[in-house]
Amino acid sequence: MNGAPHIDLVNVDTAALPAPSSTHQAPCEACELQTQCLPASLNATSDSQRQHLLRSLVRQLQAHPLSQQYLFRQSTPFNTLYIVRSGAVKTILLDSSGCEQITGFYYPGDLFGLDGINTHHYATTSVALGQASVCAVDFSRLERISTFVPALQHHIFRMMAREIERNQRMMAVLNHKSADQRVAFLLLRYALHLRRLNQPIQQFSIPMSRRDIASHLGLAVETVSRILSRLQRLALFRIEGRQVYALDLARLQAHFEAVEPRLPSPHSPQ
Amino acid sequence: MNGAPHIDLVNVDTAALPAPSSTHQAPCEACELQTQCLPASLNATSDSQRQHLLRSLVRQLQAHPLSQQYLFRQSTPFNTLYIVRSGAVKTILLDSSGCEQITGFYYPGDLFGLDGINTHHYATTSVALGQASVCAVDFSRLERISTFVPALQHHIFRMMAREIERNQRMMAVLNHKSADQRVAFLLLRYALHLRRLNQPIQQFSIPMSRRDIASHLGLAVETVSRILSRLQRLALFRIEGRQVYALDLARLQAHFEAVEPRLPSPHSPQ
DNA sequence: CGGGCCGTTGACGCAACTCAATCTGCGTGG
DNA sequence: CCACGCAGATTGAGTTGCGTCAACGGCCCG
Repeated sequence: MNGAPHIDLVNVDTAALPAPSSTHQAPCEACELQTQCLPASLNATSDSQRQHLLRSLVRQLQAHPLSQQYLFRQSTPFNTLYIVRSGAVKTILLDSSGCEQITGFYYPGDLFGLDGINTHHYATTSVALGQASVCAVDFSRLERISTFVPALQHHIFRMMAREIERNQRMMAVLNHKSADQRVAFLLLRYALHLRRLNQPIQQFSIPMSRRDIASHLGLAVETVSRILSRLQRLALFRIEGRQVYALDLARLQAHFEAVEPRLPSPHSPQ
Repeated sequence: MNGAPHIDLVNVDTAALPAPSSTHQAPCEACELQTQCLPASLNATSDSQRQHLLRSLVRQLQAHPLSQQYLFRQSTPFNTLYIVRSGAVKTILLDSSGCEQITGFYYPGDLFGLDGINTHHYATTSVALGQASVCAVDFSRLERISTFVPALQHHIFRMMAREIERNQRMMAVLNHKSADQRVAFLLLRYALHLRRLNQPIQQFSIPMSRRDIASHLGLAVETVSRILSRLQRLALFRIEGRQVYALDLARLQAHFEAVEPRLPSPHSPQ
């Protein structure tokens, strides 16, 4: 129970993906992944072959905004994986008593839909958060190709294991962290993801509503709102609606790890 | 958000594995899996080949009791997966602030260690709960073989997806269920697992301590204890230490879905 | 203008945590 | 043999974090 190096709950993915090379300019267009994630595994083959394989694998889709478009629905037949190109996507698990759990937010470069592989039916419903684009990967074709491209097969294994790790950490956060820390966690994850995409983190906007945050973190909407206000009061960032300014990564991280010594008084000292 | 059939949070695995055929007598010895799970994927090959492959893949291990033996430790190099043969195993995630989260209990037939695939280091520590035996599967060999046995590759994908589903459901339970329901959930899962192994569920003993249960469910030990007492008072089962008697599956399930109408009084009417 | 949905804030109550005491079984050593 | 310590489990009493309920403002859209 000791001796083992501890683990940073927030930084799940850093090691998992090739570092964003500076050659990728398009900030929001992190279709990088689609041109990095899978293809990186195809190094062995020739460039032309690789292009061909990619073409045969990947379709590009636009998920349109406001309409809150579904990419797939729980319990419908599974046959394709998705990679976020821009925007964000949430996946929702609806349980037998009717309440819904957001099992994950997926940002540019993230792969989702893996939960359908086991039963050949999606285990969740996925919905685009506002405007988003994804690319679709035909799974049976991917599976077939991966049998003769071991590096690709290995890559799929890794992506799946990454999802498992992510969920494990999430469980740890839900079980052992306070509401404050959970919110800090979510913001940190998003900010760090943006940074990995070489996007500005001094001013950005989060793609999900308070309700989404609440459902994902297992909190009440009001609690999320209160906490955002409080964290703002602590000057960890400024937030107006979904716009976030001047986020202090280091202090936010500290706040996530353990609530700070304690402030004189939460909100009364006037 | 609607229209999609809801999902039974408890019965994760039923569909995932071949039904326990009545030909498997050895109740506790569910090394069935090791002779079912992987091999089922090797149908295409001849029997002798299959035997050979299996031999080359699988080593059998005993994990001894009280000593609380570690099978692997977080952050140490990953190279083998494990399947529980008898007893039970827990996996623990230690986070940077030092608190530990039990990310899963694994029972006979279950595969664990998958979380190491991504980074090539185990993401968790695994510990045998009391006496247990497992078999070890060399992952790189498994990976190699699976490239020319597509059914095996597919099987691995499915096992990983199953783990993802399992964790998703766990998250849903942690987020949206009361302490009572969480405890009911854990008991249900275990009882149903036993039933799938054709083992008696009228009288059995759970392999984990109250502390373990608490850590896994995100509760305080005292809460777990109180709830077990309460559920017992509701006659959902009898429990003495780790021995469970006369468990009423149906009512427990009902209790998990939604707390019953409400009993006259929790514990006072003497 | 009215009725949504989203977000914020306050007042209040409860479920679950914390602290603490007790009881057990178990191993260890006098 | 009993005394002792220790870890697991149970139970009670007191505290609190967060959910619930309710009211309110901003915004969009019909």
